Amino acid sequence: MTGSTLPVVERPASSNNTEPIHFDLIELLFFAYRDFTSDPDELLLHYGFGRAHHRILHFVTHRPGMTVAELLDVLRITKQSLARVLKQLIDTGYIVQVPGPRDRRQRELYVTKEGKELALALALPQSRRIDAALREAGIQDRAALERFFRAMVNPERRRQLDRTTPSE
Amino acid sequence: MTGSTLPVVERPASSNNTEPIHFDLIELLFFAYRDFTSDPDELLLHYGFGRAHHRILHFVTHRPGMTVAELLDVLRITKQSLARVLKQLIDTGYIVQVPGPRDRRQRELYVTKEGKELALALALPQSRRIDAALREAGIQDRAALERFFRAMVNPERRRQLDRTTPSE
DNA sequence: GAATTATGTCAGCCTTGTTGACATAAATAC
DNA sequence: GTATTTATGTCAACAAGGCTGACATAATTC
Repeated sequence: MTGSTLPVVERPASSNNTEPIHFDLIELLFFAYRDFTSDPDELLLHYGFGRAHHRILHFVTHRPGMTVAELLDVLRITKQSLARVLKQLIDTGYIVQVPGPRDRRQRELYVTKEGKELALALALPQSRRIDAALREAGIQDRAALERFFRAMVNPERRRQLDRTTPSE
Repeated sequence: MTGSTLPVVERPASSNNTEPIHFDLIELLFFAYRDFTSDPDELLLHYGFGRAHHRILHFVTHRPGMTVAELLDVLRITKQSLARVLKQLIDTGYIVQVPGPRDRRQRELYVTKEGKELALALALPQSRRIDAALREAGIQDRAALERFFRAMVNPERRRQLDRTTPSE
């Protein structure tokens, strides 16, 4: 409720109050992302899964053989948070673990046939929404949009954006 | 854990398996949105607030005088969820309520000077991130990006995107 | 052989969603 | 003018998915 150090914001640091703020894009991003995630959310409900399961399924699908540590690094959550959700995906047969060939302490993660199919089913409505939006907005330069999103990511994390596996 | 009706997804409905999926954009949107929200999150911490407070502050700032019901409709959460967070913003003096002039049951919401300043401070890093990304991606056509985001929103909700107040 | 590393797990807490039930005041209907 | 509906608030309980701290095990490395 009450914070410790309240940064005074009467005049935001290094703002001369004339800087134009992209309020419209900020708000649009909120609405767009909310609806974007609502499609798979509905499907996940049928499986008793949540958005957290979706993320894991996505990354394991597209970076097959990644270790638990690598997954933690990409998702930026604690191993306790991951374990709770990952365990369910393993127990229900969507993901399997195999001991690392070089380092047998590691657990390499792979999706099963079911896992791959579920990941695809979850991505489908999202992809179609993007596709429809691209056409509706009359965007020919898809690469520009890709560059924009990439540039929105913190520089130090951009290397994680490199696909280890071509997108299906 | 176990759902009731498991939609079989061996071959996703109305997919001929040749449809290209925008896996890369789906993933980029996840990373971009995560970093995009991390900027204000850090600032909010100092106030003992969370992302929920940010959303309320944003909408009340840009649609001053909106009622509780209107805010609920925009945020798409329950009044119990809203109440918990809104109450804190009122108690700490960032938002005030005034009885509706026509209908005195309604509570019109307004940000205080402090609320407006906080909303601006929260928006600033997000706006700068967008600005930097636009330049970095070499996007001249800002309007196209705006159209894209707008098109990503469910059609029936797009009327909520119309600003009642020019963006500051 | 000892220390470090990769992973798993237990217990408890927080935020922000949810549902259901009920209270109050003001507007509207009859 | 009483009855109903509406706008808002509030209590209680629950769920998902974050978090911290502590500890266990097996395998690797020093």
